[in-house]
Amino acid sequence: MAKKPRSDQYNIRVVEKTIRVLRVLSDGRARTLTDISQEVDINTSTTFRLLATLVNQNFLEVDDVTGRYQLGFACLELARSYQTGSELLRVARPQLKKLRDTTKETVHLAALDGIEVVYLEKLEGLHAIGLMSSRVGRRAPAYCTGVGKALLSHIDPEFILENMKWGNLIRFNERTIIDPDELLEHFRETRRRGYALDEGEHEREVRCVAVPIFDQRGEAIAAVSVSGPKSRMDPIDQNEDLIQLTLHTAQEISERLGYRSYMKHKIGEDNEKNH
Amino acid sequence: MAKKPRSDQYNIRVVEKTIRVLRVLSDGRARTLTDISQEVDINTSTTFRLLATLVNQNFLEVDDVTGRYQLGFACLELARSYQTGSELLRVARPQLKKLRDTTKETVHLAALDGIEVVYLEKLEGLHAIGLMSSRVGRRAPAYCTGVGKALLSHIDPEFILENMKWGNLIRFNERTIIDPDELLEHFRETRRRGYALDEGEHEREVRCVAVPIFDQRGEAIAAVSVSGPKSRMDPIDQNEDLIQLTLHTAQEISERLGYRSYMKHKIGEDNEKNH
DNA sequence: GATATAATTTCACATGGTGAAAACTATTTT
DNA sequence: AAAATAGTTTTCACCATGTGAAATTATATC
Repeated sequence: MAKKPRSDQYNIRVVEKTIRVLRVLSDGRARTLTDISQEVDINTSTTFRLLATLVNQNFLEVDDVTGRYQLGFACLELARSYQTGSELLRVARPQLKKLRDTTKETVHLAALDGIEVVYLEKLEGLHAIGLMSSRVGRRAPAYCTGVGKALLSHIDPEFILENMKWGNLIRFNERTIIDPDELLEHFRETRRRGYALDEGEHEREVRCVAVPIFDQRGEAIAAVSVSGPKSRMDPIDQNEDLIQLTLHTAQEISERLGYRSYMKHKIGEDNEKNH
Repeated sequence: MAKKPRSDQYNIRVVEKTIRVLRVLSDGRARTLTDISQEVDINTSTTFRLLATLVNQNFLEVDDVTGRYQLGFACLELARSYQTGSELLRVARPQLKKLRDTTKETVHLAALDGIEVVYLEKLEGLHAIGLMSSRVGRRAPAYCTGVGKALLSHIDPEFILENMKWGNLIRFNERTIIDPDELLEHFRETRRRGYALDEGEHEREVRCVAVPIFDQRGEAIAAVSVSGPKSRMDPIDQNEDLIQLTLHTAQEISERLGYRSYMKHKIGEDNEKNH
């Protein structure tokens, strides 16, 4: 989301390495020094020092029995700060809650990172909770999720063509679109009508309406979605009430972020690391 | 929590600086390059490079209008990973839920960092929710909170004497203990009976029972607490049911972490950075 | 107890992080 | 509109400090 206008030329390598270490440990598995050192391809003694620093700062913990490293509670502190500081979240939260309470279905807020989405907020539906696999801070593919498609529809097709690993796209079921042309056409159509639909192409039983949110520069920085079981939501493409409610929520948030509807949307080529 | 057995001698300075930057931005306020550079006392151009790296890695975002920096969504991802990876959380969560559901009151899990506590988990009480100011990832003083006192009671008094900023302890109300001798005596008593009480010494209307959790080495690594309004919980020191339930929950968690009740508790001198 | 494996620590080298200052950009003042 | 001011980005030479090889110590395995 937002722009990453900066090239990598000024990046500090140790910091990149540090983050690589944190990312490796982000799968939740605790690891030994040697394992980590190999996985991130950094010399043991350097890795040792990186780990020592992170442990001292509580970003990592050492299991005192196994000697393995895992993430530490400083991660929680950062996340909380992000959640209270982010203007997007602050503005969006009350609107999302309204949307959840009127639809009674699960509501998501997500941002795009490259060709994946990251969930920024999730409000559980009021029927039976805990059914959906999404979680705040988790990633999901963008090409087959509502929020993902809503956001990709505002990304320069060139960027998508180049960066999507077309060979590796998973066909979750017969509705999943993995063909480049078909997908790009799908994005054009999505963009034209202003909302995206997920008709079960990721999780077969789930339906979802998603709408992008624009900031004051007219850039699609996030998307809202309402998801629920097909039993309650189908046929989703004719579920006008739901579509209107979602559209309205997204517009409300966009406007509170400074977006004006007379503005043209920008096509984002962001997420691009221009070396 | 856990131990920080390592000295600072191997720390990589750039990494420390990076974390300093993240910590400064943890108050939620967005800042300009110059502000940050001054606050962390690092040269502008180095700060610039640190920020650039963090932005490229999504740990920071730049507000495109004001140009100010704030935390980015990568923080969320780390936190989620911590929450799914941590053995303590994995083991504790179902027990905490049981405790919350039987008491119907707010349940916390917290760890000690120096002389502060960090909340690792919070389950809202079932009465009216959202009353307590605590939040996962937030810090609170240890000397006047249930979880804090439960944990400090297992820390070497020497360490407490040296590291508590005695002059600056806030007296939230007339029940708050800020006298060194009195506080240390209070910890001894707390340790003896195995649970801590908060009789309103932080938030006047709140009462709380807290019990430390021990890992397989016999070290107090966290604490559980049940908190609620005095109307429902007083007189807390005679609320045997509540005390027993909390004790039992903590024991259950400790045992699942490998602690055996015949083990002696360790006195932790951890949290000490031995230069 | 011997061997193997992994975690620390040392140390010399040169990478790459650093700050001063210049160039550039945006904003405010005159 | 020009000038001044404040803030950001880029350059560049220096040498602090991050780096990897290797030695040492600790831990695990047989």
